[in-house]
Amino acid sequence: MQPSQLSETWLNTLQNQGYRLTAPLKAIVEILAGSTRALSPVDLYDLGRKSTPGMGLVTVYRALEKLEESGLIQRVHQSEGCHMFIRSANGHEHLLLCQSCGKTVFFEGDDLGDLFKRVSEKYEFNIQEHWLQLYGLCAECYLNKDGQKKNI
Amino acid sequence: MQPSQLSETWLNTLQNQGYRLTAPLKAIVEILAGSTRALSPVDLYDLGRKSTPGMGLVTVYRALEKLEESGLIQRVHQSEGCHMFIRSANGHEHLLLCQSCGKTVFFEGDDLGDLFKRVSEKYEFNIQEHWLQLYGLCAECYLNKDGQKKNI
DNA sequence: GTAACTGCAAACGCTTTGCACCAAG
DNA sequence: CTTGGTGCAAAGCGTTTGCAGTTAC
Repeated sequence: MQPSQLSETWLNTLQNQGYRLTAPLKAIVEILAGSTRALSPVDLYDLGRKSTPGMGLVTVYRALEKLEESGLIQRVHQSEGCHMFIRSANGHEHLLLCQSCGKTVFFEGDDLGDLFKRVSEKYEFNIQEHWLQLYGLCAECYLNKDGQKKNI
Repeated sequence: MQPSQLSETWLNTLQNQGYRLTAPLKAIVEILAGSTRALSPVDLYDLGRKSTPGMGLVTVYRALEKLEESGLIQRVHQSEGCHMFIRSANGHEHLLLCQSCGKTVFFEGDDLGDLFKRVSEKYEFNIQEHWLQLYGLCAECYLNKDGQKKNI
């Protein structure tokens, strides 16, 4: 799906949930639906103010709440903190993150069923959720390894 | 390894790193090395003050910093927040958490190599770290499913 | 028209820092 | 004796809340 299509879909979803489509919300949806990197509230505030200058940081937090509650975005957990957001995984997708430039890719991790079965039997747990993330360096950052982080 | 043995090992490690073995640090090590549940700084403060009454919350934070830096404990990430700590995984262990009572178990998840290989080739990423957690209900909580959470 | 949303300012809670005193080595 | 650790109080920072005005529907 193209980013613009995706943001249309998100806006429809939000509207169907009873939320009003305001300028700040549209700006934030546009950014998040089109981003291949996880973004923090302040990132969204800075980017959002380019198209919607008066927007406040509080509005970003409130939009993130709606988007997360509607299942459209998810929090990204990293060792340095858990303050970043990206579109939600579909189905059995999992996140792969570049530790240098922040690029993210979703991959299919479909073959964990056996592991779950073994673990749930061995430890007598009813497994309800799982969570897999991979961290590494993307091709570009691996080749240009120079110790300095790139900007978004 | 028995909990008391484990805390001896941790204290040796910490001493070898140049840290001094003080009463509050010993108390915190004892608690964390013996716990099968993830604990928050305030949990540690409350538990620690039973054996070391004057201990301050700041000291807990400073001890956690040392323990995390030494690789003895790790942060536990959950949807509600990432403020809990537990002993570090050894080798290829991963965490399995009960969403009701908070009990945690480490399991071996050794067969992810193939997945990493496929993903790293397909997306041209050099994978350096991975992270897998399972969430569910332990046998006891699953049987007593009554909607209410139990205390530690 | 009315309820949800907005931006601002203030409050909040968790975590870190500055400091004078204390104790491990 | 030295220097890292301690508890306290205050500061810091990301996030949430209260509120009066605004806007989507």
